[in-house]
Amino acid sequence: MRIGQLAQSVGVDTQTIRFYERQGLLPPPGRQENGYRVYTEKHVERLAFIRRCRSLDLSLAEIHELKRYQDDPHQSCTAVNALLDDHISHVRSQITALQALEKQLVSLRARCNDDREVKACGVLAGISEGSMHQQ
Amino acid sequence: MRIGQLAQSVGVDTQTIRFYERQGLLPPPGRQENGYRVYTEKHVERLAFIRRCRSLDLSLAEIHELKRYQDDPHQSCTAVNALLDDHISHVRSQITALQALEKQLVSLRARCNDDREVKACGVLAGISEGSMHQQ
DNA sequence: TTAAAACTATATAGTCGCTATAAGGTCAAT
DNA sequence: ATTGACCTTATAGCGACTATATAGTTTTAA
Repeated sequence: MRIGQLAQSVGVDTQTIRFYERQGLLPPPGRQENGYRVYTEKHVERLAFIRRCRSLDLSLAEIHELKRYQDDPHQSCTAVNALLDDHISHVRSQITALQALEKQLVSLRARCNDDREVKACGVLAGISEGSMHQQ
Repeated sequence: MRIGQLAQSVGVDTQTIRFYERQGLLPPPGRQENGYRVYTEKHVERLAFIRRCRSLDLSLAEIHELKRYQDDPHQSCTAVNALLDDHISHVRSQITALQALEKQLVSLRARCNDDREVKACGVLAGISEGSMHQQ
C-alpha cells in the first residue's frame, strides 16, 4: 500500500506520515523502484497507535517512550503506568488552571454589560487596573 | 529608563520586550546616542497591560485588537465584549475537552494496577485496541 | 496518443510565544 | 587595563504539525 492509502485508512495527512517517519516514530517503509514508499499492515497498526496516543494528548516523546516499552515486552509495566499517571496529573493541573482562568474572565466580563464607549468600558479598565488577583 | 529596568519593573525578560516591539505590540522607544532603548512610563503601562492580557491567555493577535480599540476610545465597546465572550467560550471548550480526556485516561489507567510484564499490560493493550470511544 | 489530473518525492518555511545562543559594542568600577 | 554588567543585532530552537515550491510518476479521459 502506498502513502495515500495509508493516510486515508488511518485518517492522517500524508505529510504527517512523512513527518512521523523523520521523527523516528514510524519505521521507514520499503520503496518501489520509482522511490514511492510501500507500507504494510504493521505500519497501519503503528500509525493508528500513534494517532490514538495523540488523541490522548500524549506528546511524541511520550509515544516514543511507550514504543520502547512495547519493543521490550518482558519488562515490568510499572513505567507505563507511571507515564500515564504523570500524564493524568498534567491534564488535571491544566484543567485547574483553566477553571481559575475562566473565573477571572467571567468576573472581568461582568464589568461591562452594555454598549458604552470604549473609554468607559469596564472590561478594558479592568485589565488596565490589573486588579484581577484579589477575589 | 533602559530595557533592563523596564524588564525588572514589569517582570519580563528583555528578549521578550524586544520581541513585542518587533511584533508591533510595544511602540518603538527612543534611543540614546549609543543606540540603547529609552522607555517612559507609557511603556511600563503598555507592557504591563500586555502581560495582564497574556495572563488571561489572550493571544498576541487578540491583544493587538484590544490595542486598536483603546486607540479609538469613542467607538462602542461591543467588540471588546465580543472578544472576551469568544475567549471565554474558547476556554470553556478547552476545559470540556480536557475533562473528557481525563475520564478516558483514568479509565485506561484502571486497566492495569499491578506490576505485569509489558506484554500483558492492560494500558498498552487498551491503547492498541483503540476501544476507547465507548467509554 | 496525448494531455490533464492525481499521486508521489524532497526541501524549505511558517505557525505561536517566546527562549537561547552567538558575536559583538558600551560603560562603570577596580 | 581588565573585569563585569549591561546593551545591540541576528539567528535558531521548541512541538506538532501544515503549507508551499518544485519536480517526477502514474492514471485516466478525450
